[in-house]
Amino acid sequence: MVTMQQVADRAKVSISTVSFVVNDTKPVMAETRERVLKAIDELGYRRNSMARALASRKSRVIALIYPLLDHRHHHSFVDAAATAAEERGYSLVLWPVHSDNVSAEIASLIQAGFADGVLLMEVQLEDERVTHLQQAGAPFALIGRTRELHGIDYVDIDFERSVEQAVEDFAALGHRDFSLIIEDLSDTPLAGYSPPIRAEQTFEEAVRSRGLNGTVFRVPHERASILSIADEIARRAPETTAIIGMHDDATFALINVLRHRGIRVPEDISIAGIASATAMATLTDPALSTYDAPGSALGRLATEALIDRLEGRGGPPTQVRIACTLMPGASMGPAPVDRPPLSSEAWKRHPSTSARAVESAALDGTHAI
Amino acid sequence: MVTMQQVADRAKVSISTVSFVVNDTKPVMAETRERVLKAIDELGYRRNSMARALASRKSRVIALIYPLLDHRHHHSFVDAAATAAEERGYSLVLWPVHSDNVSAEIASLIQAGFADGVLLMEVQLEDERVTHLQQAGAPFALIGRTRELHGIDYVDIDFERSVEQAVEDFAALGHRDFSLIIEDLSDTPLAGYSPPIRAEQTFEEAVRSRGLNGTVFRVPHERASILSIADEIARRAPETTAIIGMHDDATFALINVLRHRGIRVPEDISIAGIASATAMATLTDPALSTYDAPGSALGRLATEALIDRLEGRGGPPTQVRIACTLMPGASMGPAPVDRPPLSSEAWKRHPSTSARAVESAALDGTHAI
DNA sequence: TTGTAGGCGTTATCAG
DNA sequence: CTGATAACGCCTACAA
Repeated sequence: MVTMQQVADRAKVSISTVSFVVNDTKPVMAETRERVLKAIDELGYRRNSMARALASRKSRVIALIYPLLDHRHHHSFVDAAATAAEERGYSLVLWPVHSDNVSAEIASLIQAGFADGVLLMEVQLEDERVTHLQQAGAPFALIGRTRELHGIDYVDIDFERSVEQAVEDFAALGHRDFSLIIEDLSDTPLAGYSPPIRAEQTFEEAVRSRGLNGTVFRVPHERASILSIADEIARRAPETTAIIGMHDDATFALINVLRHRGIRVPEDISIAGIASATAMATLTDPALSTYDAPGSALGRLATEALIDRLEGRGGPPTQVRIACTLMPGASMGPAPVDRPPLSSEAWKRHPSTSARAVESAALDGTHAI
Repeated sequence: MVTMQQVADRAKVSISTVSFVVNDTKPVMAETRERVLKAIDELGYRRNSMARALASRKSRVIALIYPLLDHRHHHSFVDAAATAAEERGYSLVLWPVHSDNVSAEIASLIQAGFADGVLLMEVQLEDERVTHLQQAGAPFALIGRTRELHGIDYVDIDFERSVEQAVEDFAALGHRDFSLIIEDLSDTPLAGYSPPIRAEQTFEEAVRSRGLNGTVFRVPHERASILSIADEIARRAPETTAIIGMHDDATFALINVLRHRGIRVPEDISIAGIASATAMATLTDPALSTYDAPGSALGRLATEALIDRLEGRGGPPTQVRIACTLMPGASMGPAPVDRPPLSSEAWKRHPSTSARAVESAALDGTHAI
């Protein structure tokens, strides 16, 4: 390994001078700098990050508390965060959380000098990790938000504005009967995860203030219940003509299931995904209209806010909320006129293929894998 | 920040003794150890990772060259790798790659002492990154494989066995006309990414050796073409009764599109996903049968192989291939008898809703978003 | 079993 | 502008 001293020797300068040119921390005569640069190049010198970290008391590492949920837009968060960090000379470390003593562990990451700051995802409204981080004086930024936000750097999806917008857009198309699909995270470690909660509140307020009807469906986290959501809607909100799905998988499944039953999208019912990952849209037929989550923008913003803070750029905290943007597909249409309720026998004329499959399998003894 | 020296003072021992108990590197009398532990506890001491790294010349950091593709099973790789690393006292750093000078950058990660080893994903058959890593003498492990594997630690999906198995399973159900769907990565930086290549070769060999018919479909990476894959199959392989989809999104879209056309799954045609992410299966109706990628097993194995190597546990390289495991759904059935070709007019009796939607929109002036 | 002391490669403070 | 030199906090022979 080539050290600064070796570079210094070869360039016939002192080790400090090498440091000055490498870090651009003090003015150095053009000619001297050239000599140093040349030596660096010839020797293939790279400054040792650990020595640097030790001497400067800065590891230039950011720890990302790793997300539990396998949401597709999390991928873009992480991706953007890693890239933004790298651009500013930092590294992003993935920190898997263990449900117990999370907070203590996070704080000790900093105390051990391993990371300079922490990025937190999947923030809950009351999040003890945030409290601990504050007490420990550890720099951090949130992707998401807590209830109390005073002085906290955070970036978040503006669910309120997004849901409001979706309701508005549907209302403009003449819809009056709405359903909202969210994830049911109660009984999971993420029970206090705010997006579904905030979406639900906003939704109810949005429909109420417009004199519309709205029903909320909470889909349990296990996959099995995803497909039955159509039945659920037919049962509890048969008049629904507009569905807002904040659960990509369920929305995705739903658009197909409806169609298999002969319920046309968007003629009989309209659907839009909200806080969706972009990639989902083109996989359905008709193409799903989505209000896309600004994943990579948020990942980048959060990282930069944190680094700014780490580097002492003071000032007021970064507090940004970005609404989802509508990516038009073909699943939102004008409200149907006099459509029979979803519970009606009228829809039964198109039995689902899978029902037939089960039937025939039972009859002739063959079975599908 | 509490230092070892402070702990030593309080415990009335020397700094080295503290080091010995902290790292369990030399025997220490039970009583002394207790004193030290007590002092550590009282002071809230945490050993400084940077100082440790510098002195021991080991950063205990593993760099993961960050994947480009947004495959859902990559999430489980990364997740498992981070967890496995953490369990052994290492940290996983995400290293975003820039298409240019990748190799040089990777090697310098190591030279700068930032990472002890590298984990490479999305390995290409001829991968210059691997060559550079070898030349630089940098420890690494692959998730995936190159053509030349001598002395290399790697773990990979056994695509050969998986595809073979899928063909075998379908053949046992009486199928004779196969289609394989893979991603077309040519014209992308991942042109030499081996999974599609190997799957294609194995597939062709597998059908040929059994005297079956097989057609390969390469779906371009942009989303737009995903939906048209059904037409493509009808045109180029109208007799197909068994589809193996190594492209979750396309497979997913396909099962729905087929159904919308009145082509029943699995009565008229069978479909299975291969190297899929588990989550996909239950989102379709009928449930997609998948050969699941062993994502987390591979992430963990690769990480452990690398750490073993870093810690000098010599011996032969870890070279593991794990086949995908069949997760039965309801999309694979017995081959149909005398089914009309997919190109036949017979299927036209169920026009797709979206075709109608476009029509009616054009007629009455309304339009779907 | 415990202590002493010399690095590890940089940064940073102070002189010159 | 450039050069000494003392940290930075820990590891590890080597001694005792």
